[in-house]
Amino acid sequence: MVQQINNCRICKEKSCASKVLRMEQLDELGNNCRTIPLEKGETILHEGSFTSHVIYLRNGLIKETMRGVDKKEQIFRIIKGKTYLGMSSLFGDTVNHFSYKALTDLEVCHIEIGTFKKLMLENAEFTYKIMSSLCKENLHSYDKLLKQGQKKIFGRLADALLFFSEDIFESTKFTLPLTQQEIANFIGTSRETTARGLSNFKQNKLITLNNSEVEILDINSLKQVSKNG
Amino acid sequence: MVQQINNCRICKEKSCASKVLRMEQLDELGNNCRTIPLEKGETILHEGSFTSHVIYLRNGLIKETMRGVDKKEQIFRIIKGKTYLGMSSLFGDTVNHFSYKALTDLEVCHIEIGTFKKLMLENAEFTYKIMSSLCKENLHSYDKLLKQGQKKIFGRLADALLFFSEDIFESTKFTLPLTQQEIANFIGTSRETTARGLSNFKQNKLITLNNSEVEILDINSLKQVSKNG
DNA sequence: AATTCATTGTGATATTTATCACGTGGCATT
DNA sequence: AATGCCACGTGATAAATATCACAATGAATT
Repeated sequence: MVQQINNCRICKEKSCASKVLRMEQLDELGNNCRTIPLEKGETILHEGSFTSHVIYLRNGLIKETMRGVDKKEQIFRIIKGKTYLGMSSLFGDTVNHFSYKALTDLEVCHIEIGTFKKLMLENAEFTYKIMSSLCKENLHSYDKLLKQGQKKIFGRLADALLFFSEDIFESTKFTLPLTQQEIANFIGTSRETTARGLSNFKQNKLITLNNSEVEILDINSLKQVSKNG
Repeated sequence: MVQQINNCRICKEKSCASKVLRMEQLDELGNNCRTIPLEKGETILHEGSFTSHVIYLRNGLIKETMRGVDKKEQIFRIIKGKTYLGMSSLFGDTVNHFSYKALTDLEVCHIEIGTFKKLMLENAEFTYKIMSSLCKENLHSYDKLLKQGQKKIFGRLADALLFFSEDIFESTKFTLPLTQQEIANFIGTSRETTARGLSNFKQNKLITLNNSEVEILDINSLKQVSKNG
């Protein structure tokens, strides 16, 4: 596992918040920050561990999970690059409420928490950006809670496909980053029901699916399913 | 609707965050803040309206709601006094994502948003407390999302009763602040199923229930239902 | 007290979704 | 090529929950 001291000034993958830092603040960040490459499948943080530093996902894809009843995995979010991980646990508690696992090879930065807090105290705009992203995360959870409670399964499955297409891959063609079991854990259903849903979409020509290669053929119908299904 | 200019220095119902404000900051807050008494049933904020000021619930009880599929009401939280309302919408978007309705007579303070932001810029500890409460709210949503997805209905109903008893009323005897329809909207089920659940708990001597007067008789069994049900 | 209207309780039935069971196919390892 | 291991597909069945229907009760208003 290679480590390197960062030059955050020239980083091409700055967070929305760190873009507002001044040069000397970026240097301070860089001096208290390590970039770590990880391979697909590795765990970044374990649910239940003490919070110790801020983790920034530079690039790649991560699943945010929690264990529920009978240790059953619940996937809350699929997170792409330029995102801080586990902020709610960090500022709202002393232990991590979630685990994070790499869905692709990726790089994370570990930032010393004292440094991070110092930057927050020094730079109100930075803090404001962080707060704003926390609030967006919060709105997203509420939105998901609403959907989970009121939509039927095929609607939630359609949502997941649209989410991958529009938010993650920005294309109508993509490779599913999750197994069907994981998709089930993401939308709150069983593997079998997920498989049936995908078969159904395939039969009705809403999508094509070979192995985990998806192409969305009829996005309007898929949105219709998301709405009414 | 009576309005009064506030003296926040002597306010007995300060938020956790405003407790760290200095005297002159409290005065500034008071000069840009109006306390408004509201009656049970009144709406404080409407989903979809533009965010305009910070709202602080001094005392009383509120339901936080959103309309979902077919305008069906989803109740996300029951909120008691000393809580800021709608912060996620305020800092994460430009419109309110939720409605807030008074479940009791209560008082709210409207705080001018510029003043609030100014205090955040001036006082890092204040900002930190606000952030921390946002993070706790966030963790709470995730927790609810997990429960909603993985627990069966009677378990969620037991959770709701325990929540009222432990978090809201701090007593094993209390008056339900919601109708059965609202409890259903809170735990994500139908009115009938809620009624059946309550009957079931009554029959099994976990609770007594007359009109909306509840007494929890067997809290351990209720927690058992919460866990396994 | 009579009236009205919202709320609650409960049986019967329908629908949705989970679970069980088992077969298939791809892919890595030997 | 044989082996084992996952992930996937799908039928049959069971379980959980929603929906429909209607009676009963309670609270508010006249």
